[in-house]
Parts: sequence; C-alpha cells; structure tokens
Amino acid sequence: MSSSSPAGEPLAERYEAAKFESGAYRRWEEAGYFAPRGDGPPFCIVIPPPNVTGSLHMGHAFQDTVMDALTRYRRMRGDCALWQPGVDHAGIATQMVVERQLEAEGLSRRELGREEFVRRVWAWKESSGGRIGAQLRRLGASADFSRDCFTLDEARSRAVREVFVRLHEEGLIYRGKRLVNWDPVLQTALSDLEVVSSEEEGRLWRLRYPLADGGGAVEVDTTRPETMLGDTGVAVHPNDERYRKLIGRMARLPLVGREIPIVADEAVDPEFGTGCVKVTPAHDFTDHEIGKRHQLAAINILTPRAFLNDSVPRPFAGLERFAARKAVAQALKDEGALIGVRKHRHAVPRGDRSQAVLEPLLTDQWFVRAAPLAEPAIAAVEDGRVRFVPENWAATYFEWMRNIEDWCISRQLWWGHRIPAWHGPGRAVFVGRSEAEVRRKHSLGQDFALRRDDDVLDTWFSSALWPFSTLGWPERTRELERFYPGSVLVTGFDILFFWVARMIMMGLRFMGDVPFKEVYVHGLIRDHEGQKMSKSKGNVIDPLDLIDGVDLDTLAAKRTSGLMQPQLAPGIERATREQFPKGIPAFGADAVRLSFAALASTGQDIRYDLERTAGCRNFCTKLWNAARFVFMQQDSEEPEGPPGAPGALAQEQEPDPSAASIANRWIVSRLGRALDAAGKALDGYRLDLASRAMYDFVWREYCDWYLELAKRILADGEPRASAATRRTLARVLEAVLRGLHPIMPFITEALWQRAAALTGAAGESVMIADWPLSSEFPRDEQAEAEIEWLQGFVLGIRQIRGELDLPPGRKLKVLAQGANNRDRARMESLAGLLRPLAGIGELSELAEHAEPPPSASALHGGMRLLTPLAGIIDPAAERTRLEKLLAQAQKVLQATERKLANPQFLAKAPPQVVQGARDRHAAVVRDLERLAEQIRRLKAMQAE
RNA sequence: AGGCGCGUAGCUCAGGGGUUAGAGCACUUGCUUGACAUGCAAGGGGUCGGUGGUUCAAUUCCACUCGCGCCUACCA
Repeated sequence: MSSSSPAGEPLAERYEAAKFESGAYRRWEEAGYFAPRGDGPPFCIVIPPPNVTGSLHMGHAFQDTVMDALTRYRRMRGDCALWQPGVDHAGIATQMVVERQLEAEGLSRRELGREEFVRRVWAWKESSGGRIGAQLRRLGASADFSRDCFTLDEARSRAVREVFVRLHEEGLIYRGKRLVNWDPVLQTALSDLEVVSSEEEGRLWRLRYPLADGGGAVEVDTTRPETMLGDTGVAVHPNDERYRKLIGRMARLPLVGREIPIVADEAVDPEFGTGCVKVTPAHDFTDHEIGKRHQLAAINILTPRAFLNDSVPRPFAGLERFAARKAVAQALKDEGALIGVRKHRHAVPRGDRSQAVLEPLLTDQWFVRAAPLAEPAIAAVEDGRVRFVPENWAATYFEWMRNIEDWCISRQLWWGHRIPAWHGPGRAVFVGRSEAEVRRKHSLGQDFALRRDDDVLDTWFSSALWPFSTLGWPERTRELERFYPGSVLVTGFDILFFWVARMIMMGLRFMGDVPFKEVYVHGLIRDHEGQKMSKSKGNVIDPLDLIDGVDLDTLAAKRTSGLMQPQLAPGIERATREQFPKGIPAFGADAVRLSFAALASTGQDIRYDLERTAGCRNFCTKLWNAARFVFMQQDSEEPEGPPGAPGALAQEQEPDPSAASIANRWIVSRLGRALDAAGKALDGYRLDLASRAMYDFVWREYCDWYLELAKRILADGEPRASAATRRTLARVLEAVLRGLHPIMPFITEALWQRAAALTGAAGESVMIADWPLSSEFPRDEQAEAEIEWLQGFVLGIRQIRGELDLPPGRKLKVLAQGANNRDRARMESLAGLLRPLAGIGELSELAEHAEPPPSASALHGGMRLLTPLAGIIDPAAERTRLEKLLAQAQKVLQATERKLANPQFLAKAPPQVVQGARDRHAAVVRDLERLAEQIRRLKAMQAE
C-alpha cells in the first residue's frame, strides 16, 4: 500500500485499539459532540451516579456500555440526545473509606472533629474523584461531561433542601422516636433496604418465667437471651387453648424481678416453640407492635455501641452485647430459669456496608411518609406512564410499593446533606432552607438559641431527586423543560427500590410527571463461574485492564492489595495465576463493549467470560482487515486502460456484468435485512440481538461471501462491473460502520472517514452521521435467490473437498447432471464466481440419462454435482459420507410422511404449510433415490 | 411463606406453535488461499429438565413436578 488512503495516512496493517481510541475520544470531546444538538425529539438518559471515590467495576462498565450505545444510537437517529453524567457522594461508603485512612494514621473522626473530618473527605473526593470520568472516557462514553454533576454540589444540595422543606411542610416528613435498624459499628440508623438478612447458624435458648402468683411458669424461646432484661410482657395467641387461662396474669422476669403481664396477641404463632413469646418492645420490631397494642413499656437496654446500659441490673450493665448474652445465659442457668439451648438457623440482620449485626433501637429519626407518595407512583406504572423492560419487573415494583413502610432518612454520619432543621430549647424543631429563613418564618430573635440538626440525609434521598436535580431543578431551566421526563433509566434490578421507586415518587411529587418513560432493567455481572464479583473473592476485573491489558504480576498485586481480610491474599494470588497465566491481553474498548452488548440479554445474571471478549476482539480484527481490503481495492485502481491486462483477461473469460450486479444487489439486500433487525433490536433494548445481527452480517456474509465474490469480479477486470463492485464494497462498509458505531464507537470512527470519502458521504465524524436505515438498502429477492443457489452449489463441492480431504489448491472437475433451465442459466451467468469459489477447474453438463463416470457427488436442488473420482477420491470414504446423508434424509422422509398421512393435518393446517410439507417430501424422495443410486455405484466399484 | 426468574450442544447463551433447533468458545480434520492464522474450509456434538394437557402440529402455549437462583417478608 504505497499510496495514501483518502483520509491521509495509510491504515495500519494490524488492528491496534490503543493506537486510535484516546485520540478519537479527544476529538469528539473537543468538538463538543456530546452536548445535545439539533431540534430533534429529546432523548435523555440520566446516569445512575457511581460513588465519587470509587472506580468503575464490570457492572458499571456494562451498564455504561448500554447507556452509551442507546445514546449514540438515538443521537444518530436524529434525536437531541443528552446523556447526563454525574457521581454520587455515597455517604456511608465514602465516610468509611476515609475513616479507614484515618485509622491508619491512628486517628478517629471524633478526634478530628466534624469540620476537619468533612474537609478530609472533600480532599479525598478531589484526589480520587476524577477516576470515574477518566474510566468513562476510556470506555467511550458520550456523556455530556460539561454538565457533570455531584450529588453534594451546591445546586444539588439546594434541591435537597428544597425537597426536604416542602415535604416537611406538607407533612410528608416527620421526626419521631421510632424503632429503627441501628448499626452499632457505624453508629447510625439505616433504612430497611440497607439491611441484609441471611440465614445463619445460631442458637435458641428456652427460658422459664415463673408466674407471679405462683402456680407454674411460662416457657419462651429466644435467639437473643440478653434482651430478656428489657422484657415487659409475654404474649400468647388468643385462640391458643393451652394458655387461655394465663391471659391477664403476670409473670416474674428472672434476674430482673419485674412483673410482666401475659397478653393475647394475634402476632404469636402457636405452632412455633412453646407458643409463648417474650416481648421486648424496645428491641424487636414485632414486639414493638405487640407492646403498642397492649400498652407495654418499652425499656431501652442498649447504648449506641450496643453495650448494656443502666436500665439493667448491675452485674450486666456495661457489658458488650455478646458478652452480655453469655453472662445472661449463665445467670439464667444458675437460677434454673434456663431450660435448654439448641442449634437454630435463623435470619440475622446485618448492615449492608459494615456487615455488623444490627439492633432494633429506639432513637429520634426523620422519616418520609411513604404511602401517600407511593400511591401515584403505583398508578404511573399501572397506567403505563412508566414501562418496565422486561415487563415482569413491574410485579416486583408493585409488590414492594403496595407494602411500603416509612423511610428513615436520617443518618448519624458526617458526610452528606445536613438536615435543614434547627433545634431550639426543649424539643422544639424548626425546618427551613436556612437558619435565617427559620428565624424569619418563626419570628425568632437572634438571641433565640438554635442548633442545627447533627444528622445527614440518606444518600438515596438526593439520588431520588437526581432525574430533575441534574437538569437544574428547582430552577425552571431550559434543560428541565426539554429533557424531563427522561427517556429511559438503565439500571440493575438490585436497586429497583433504592432508586427507581423513589425517583418515581419524587418526580411525580415535584415535577408532576414521571422521571422517565421506561426502565430498562439489566442483569448483574458475575464471573465466569457465576460467582458475584467482589474484592474479597478476588475475582474482580477492572474494565480498564480488559481495554489496555495487564500483566500477571500487576493483576495479582491489584487483586491482593487493600483486602479487608489480608489472609485471603495467597489464595487469591494462586487462583489468579492459574486463571490468567499470561495476564490479560489488551482487547480494546470496542471489544469490551461488544462483549457486554452481546451479553445484554434479559436474564438476572450475566456470566462474564474473558473468552467472549477475545472473540469480540477477533471481530474487531476481522472488520479492520475487511476494511483494509476495501481500501486496498480502491487504492489499486489504475488510472485508465493499463496496456495489456484487461484484454488478456477478456480472452480467457467473458466478462460478466450481470454476475457482478447480482452479487452487489445481494449484499445490499442482506445489509438491509441486518440493519432492519439491528434497528428493531436497539429500539427494544436488545443489544445482544443487535450485536448479533451486525456481527453475523459482517463476518458471515460480507467477509465470508461478498468479499470473496468481489475479489473474483475485480479480478475479471471488467471496468463497469469492477467500478460498481468497488462502490458497493465501500458503500456497504460505510453503512456497516455507521450501524455498528453505537456499540463500537472507536473502530468505526477510525475506519469511517476513509470509507465515507469513498462513498462521498464524508462528514466530520461517524458519531454525528445518520444511523443507516434499512430502507436505503432495498430487498432484492431475486439476487438473494441467485446467491443462495450459488452458495448451495459451492457448499456441495466444498463438502466433498473437505470431507474427502482434497487439498484446497486442487481444481476439481465437476459434472452437473439433471440441471433445469434455471440451473443452466445460473451456471452460465454465475460461472465466473462459482468456479473459483468452489475450486472448480472444469464445469460441464452431463445429460440426464447419461451414465456418469465413477464420482463423488453432491445434491443441489434438482441437480447431481459429480466430481469424477479418477483415482483422487477414496470410494469408501465417499460411500460413508453419502450413507450419513442418506440416514439424515431418511429421518426427514419419515417426518414428512407421518405428517402427510394425517388427514387432520391436510384438513386443518394452513395450505402453505401443507404445500411446504409436500414439496419437502418430494425433494427428499428425489434426494434419497439419488443418494441410493450413487451408493450403489460406489459399492459396485468397490466390488470390482 | 409470598413473588419473580432460570433449566436448549462439553461451557456461556440466543431462539421460537409449522422444513433437518442456532451462535460464540471448546473439540476433530485439512490449509503459509494476494484483507485477515486474532485467519480460511470441512466436520462431530442436542430425546430443548420430567410428566400430563391444549392443538392437525409443542422444544415453543397451559398445568403439575423436579432441580437451581434471586427478591420481599419473616417464627421469637
């Protein structure tokens, strides 16, 4: 390739993603292509904001690929597309990271003080916060980074304050002392959603509480004996005959001596244990309800760190909860109040971040009254204003929303939106956008002491506002006007409740409309064994390592550093070295994206296997090389009439413009079908199907067949046919690049300029070109039929060659017997393509009734294609081959015969189905005869 | 306990009431074919979890069943 290509430098011989990806991205960003443009219909995706101090994992990369593909597709379809980026402050997660850093310095946040601590978190955010954006850029994300947002920036904070104040004014936010899930390690309340319960091996203690008036005792079971110190009642089921007499009597609490009533309550399951339940209203959710129904006191026995407080008898006060458990059990045993202990599997609630066992604890917290917000949010999904894809997720949404509980939004943390409430003397609380507003509104003088609430809001509170806060709310911005509601939310099912539900509630409340019209729910990325990817399992892969590659040592070091449990390191290291003996090669962003897109089916789990990405990288190489071929053909076009060559070729073979025309029309028609399928798939969020349609077209049709056909046409040198073929090569390539661009932005950009120059479609960038519509590539049934015939012919001969191990270079002599007029015409018109593709040296016709020479044979429609054996073919091997075909044909014969023998089938099946079966039957009968005949001949030969 | 989903080739997954059920990877054989060995050509491999029903026709729809997974709520 000496001459330069249309776009300047010659195309590199090898596909090397690293050579062009970052350059292409920089050009897009500098050109401002990511900003919404044009006056097309708005299309908007708001990113689910990743944690600002984290980095993107495979799940993010997958999700971002989906969002980017959709955004790029809609942009190319002419929509005014906005992909709104941003990051989340991730309250607990981030605070924990910084606290751990402090720990390493031997400091605690309390020593540092709130102000200084928050300053440290901001500093950490500044130093690590750019990582997400950098990763997104390497992935090719076409998000409008000029609009980057942060949940804790000033504009978003303002939205949070505004919403809080308004909800409070409307009575939808309240403060109260309620039983909440308390994390004794992080020392904060959590919402129900942040509790992860899992079955654990525990123990069940059976205790005996004597009746206060003598005469027996009740027996109760508990998994947390220490809570008995806070018991204020015993409950039985009202219909439980065994205990009916006890209702209303008193029991005496061992160790404590308190007399507690025995009450009747429906919540008790008479089947479980003894059917008697100890009631600890301050430390159990069910008991709390029972206590309220029967006016039982709620005695809090725990400190925020889950040590026993002074409400319990002296020997136990001050004990840590698990030590207290032992001590209480022992004391009960000593007193004869412990009847027994047995193993017991039960669900233990833990904090999703700290993994600490949670305690229900009575504390003052802020809550959102959820039911009134849920009602319109349920309606919005019911009436289709929000549509889930796949639809069945709506059921999950409804189930949760219809049983929604109030949402605890206050957190005893320092990193987050501080609650806009001020405490006065006593229990007076004032809510307002600022202290000044509070003073003004409530006419409080400057001397009236106000102290701002210490708590911050749940991170998800600000996330719930994200669909409109990122567009400028509470200002009435143009963006809000234009892009709200968003088009689609792309998210994992794991945060359906955290996010989707709450965004719909808040959107409806504050914007009067849903936040997005569709929710595309994707699966979660797991490793190739179906294991969840996690640092502690040591199976995480950094998406950037797939793009850029990573050597084994670096990978192993990465996986084993910063582990919460350092003792896991050796095992992780071993597994890593075993799985990736050579590290990970650089696949490039497009291969990574394509593999994600291909995996984006509708299930819950997505098993990620590196081999899949390797296959996609191969596809990139294939596309690259195909493009090189196309460009090469254009480059090699000689000026006009080089002496000698065309004439010489013309002598050998009649140039055949019609064959060229058929091939060209065929590939255009096939492209139209592929684009049709890909477009429909993208419209329905089926990136897997879209990828496959394009992949198959490029590899299996364009490369495998069309390029080979084109080579023959160009080799023939007929000027008009060659010119048309060069045009078609380029035109199809150019359209393919546009079609693939949403999924593979980089390679398509790298190749498109040159391709576009050849077709006269040049523009600044493929990313702002039009997505190719299938209507531009008309179906041509006739051309498709012709090429299908040609493929059948070629495959027949290749099968003989392949299975009989004939060398590819060996030209075969082929006799066609039983040709009809159409076969004859096609053999004539397509000979120039047929012969080289099938490796035929000499093609001639044999009269229907002529006795053929000993041959290997293939059936093609009504024809027998015969390759005379002439000592080059093993008759035994050929016979085996045909017998296999015979057996296959017999199976088909049986199936069709069974059908046609059924009068019901003939009477009730649609006529075209019946006709199809008849045609098929006739064809297979014909094939069987011919196979049998051919086998007979081979037998006869072998007998000789 | 309730809800949802899955079970198709050795593995990971598409598919869909009607020819002989597909792909990628893996496997076998043959190939330095003028874009590509990250490749080309040919091939092997599936009673579509089981049972029953609807239907002219079921791998596809329905019921039940077995196995697996997830979510929600939990019995102390």
